Amino acid sequence: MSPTLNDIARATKTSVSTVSRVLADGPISQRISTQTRARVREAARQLGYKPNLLARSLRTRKSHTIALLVSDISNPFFGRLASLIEQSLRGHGYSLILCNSGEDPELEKEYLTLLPQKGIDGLILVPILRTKKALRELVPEELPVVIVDRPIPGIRACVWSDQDQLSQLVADALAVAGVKRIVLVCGPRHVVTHRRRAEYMEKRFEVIATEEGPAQPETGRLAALRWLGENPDAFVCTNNFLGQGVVESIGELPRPPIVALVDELSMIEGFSTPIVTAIQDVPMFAETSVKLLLPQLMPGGGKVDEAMLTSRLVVNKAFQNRVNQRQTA
Amino acid sequence: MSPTLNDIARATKTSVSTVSRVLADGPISQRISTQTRARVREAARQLGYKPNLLARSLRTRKSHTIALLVSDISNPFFGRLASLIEQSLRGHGYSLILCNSGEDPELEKEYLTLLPQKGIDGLILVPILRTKKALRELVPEELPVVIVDRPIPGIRACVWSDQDQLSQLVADALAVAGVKRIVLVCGPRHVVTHRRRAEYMEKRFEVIATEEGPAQPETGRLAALRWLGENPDAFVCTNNFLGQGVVESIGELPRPPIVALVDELSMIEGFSTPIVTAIQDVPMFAETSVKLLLPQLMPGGGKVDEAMLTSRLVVNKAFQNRVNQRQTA
DNA sequence: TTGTATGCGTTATCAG
DNA sequence: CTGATAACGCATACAA
Repeated sequence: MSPTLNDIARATKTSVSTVSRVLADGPISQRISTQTRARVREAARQLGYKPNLLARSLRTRKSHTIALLVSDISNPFFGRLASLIEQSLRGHGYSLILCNSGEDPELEKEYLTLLPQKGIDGLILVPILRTKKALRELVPEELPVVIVDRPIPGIRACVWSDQDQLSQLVADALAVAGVKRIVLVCGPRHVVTHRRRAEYMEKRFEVIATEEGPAQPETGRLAALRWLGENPDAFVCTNNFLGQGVVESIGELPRPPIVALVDELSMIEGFSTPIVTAIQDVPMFAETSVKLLLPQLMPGGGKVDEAMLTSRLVVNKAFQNRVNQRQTA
Repeated sequence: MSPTLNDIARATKTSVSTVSRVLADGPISQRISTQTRARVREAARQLGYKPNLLARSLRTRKSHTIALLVSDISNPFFGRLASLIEQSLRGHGYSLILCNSGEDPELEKEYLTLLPQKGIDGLILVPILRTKKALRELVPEELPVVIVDRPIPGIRACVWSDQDQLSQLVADALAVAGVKRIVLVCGPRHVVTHRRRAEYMEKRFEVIATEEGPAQPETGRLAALRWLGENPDAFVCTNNFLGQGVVESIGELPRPPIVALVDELSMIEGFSTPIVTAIQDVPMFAETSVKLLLPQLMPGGGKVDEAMLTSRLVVNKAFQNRVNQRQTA
């Protein structure tokens, strides 16, 4: 078994409190005689003492641990986000535990009740549930929470992208390319980001078909397979995975439709399929969510405010060519 | 504050022990009178009781929590792995906490000491360190551990891919395509997988240049930029991110070199660049690592054995064409 | 400067 | 069938 404060106390003929104070290493430890301090330190080193963080957290009601619950860790978007959030938190003395709801409401519910019981200090959440009430039923009122990517009405501590700005970026580019008739490839409508993006596109273009399903490549593949024959000007996808599926399924074609999507997709440059993407600012997502969380962890609590980020447009050469062709014609 | 056993005891005029027994919900709770059982249950529900898992773990020395420490969560390979491992563990009553060392030895060391202190029951590790000794210096001897992807001499509980089988798959395909002179794009050599793959390729082909760096797209981009002028027959990359970088950097070319890599890359089908990949069996990775961990969690401990998985080859149409051209010529 | 005693919320032992 | 009581490892108010 791992040695405890008691073991060290016995070994150095002192008491647990003395040992605790020494190892606390704060101003309190200064008030211990230099000699016993050295003795205790040495014994701790020798025995290979490691504090039991469970016990410490139980006592102090602080775990210095933040939970990040994402909706789909297999999506590189959230992988990058997680990686960056962890880095940032670590710089502030917190460690991160990362959980994955996999877009499953039941699993989310499970984690949302489990995590607070494990004594986390705060929660960063990419939610599936959609109301403050549903959230607060599972999570204690006093737990600091930051919502990411999918705003929930009534929760101020939230960081997300301006969905209209992002959609407009894409739609304008498509308009310039002469797009009129589109196939809409959409993630679950009950997710606000997918819904908002879809609604925007429906206002701007003639939607000749809609494919709605899990925000995974498979849904995109299906959509392309099913609707390619209708010769749409573009497939417009509400996230990266959907776009990936569409692109994969289209393959090589003499005059492929444009594929539009949101979030980063790797290697778009080498493609003969014209691609236009709205890139959300992942580093800013990470930085901002931490910035919204930290003040809430302080004793005073903290007034935090919603943050809305802007996205940028990235297109590949094939898309550029398509636009040029049209303008010379 | 969240209600405790004590609160329920007071509310129902019983004692903590009774309440604990009732809520344990095992055979022990059967031995409590039906009436008080009902009373206690009702009170618990009313008060919204949630057990304090810190306290429970402190007492029972069991957390029903497994830690997965991966080397780069931003790589979709590990994202998928994490997602699958979590699913599997959940089915066995364990929850997962996922951490990311980001290929940073210092950070790995930090987590390796931190996690056991948080009272995990087991650890699944994609290691950066390379010896059993280094690992056991940080992690208690008695903690069940499974190593994934990068074997460590002397640790039996390990699941990884047969690196020679995998490399041969790729090399044979390249040979058929007539590849002789290659540029080797390699992750850090101190990582066994990168090293093994690189060494294999060096035996089979004439390496006209080697680019070694972090296993990230950027390294691949650099390599392509720097060595494309040498007209190699192929760029051979030791993982997916490196391959992605190379492909991105090559872009569209009249007669591009072949790009070979390991692990899944999305959308290779639509590319004019010939691509050949060895796909590791991620679901089997996940399933096997859990299978190696679970017996170690049982009281008896468990004899577990190394598992070596086989990979499969996937090529895109551009590669197929290249091969066909050559055979008709 | 240091030691004693108490409690964090649970589970487990031991009486009754 | 149930209620005290101890213990898990640590931090801290209170004594000395």
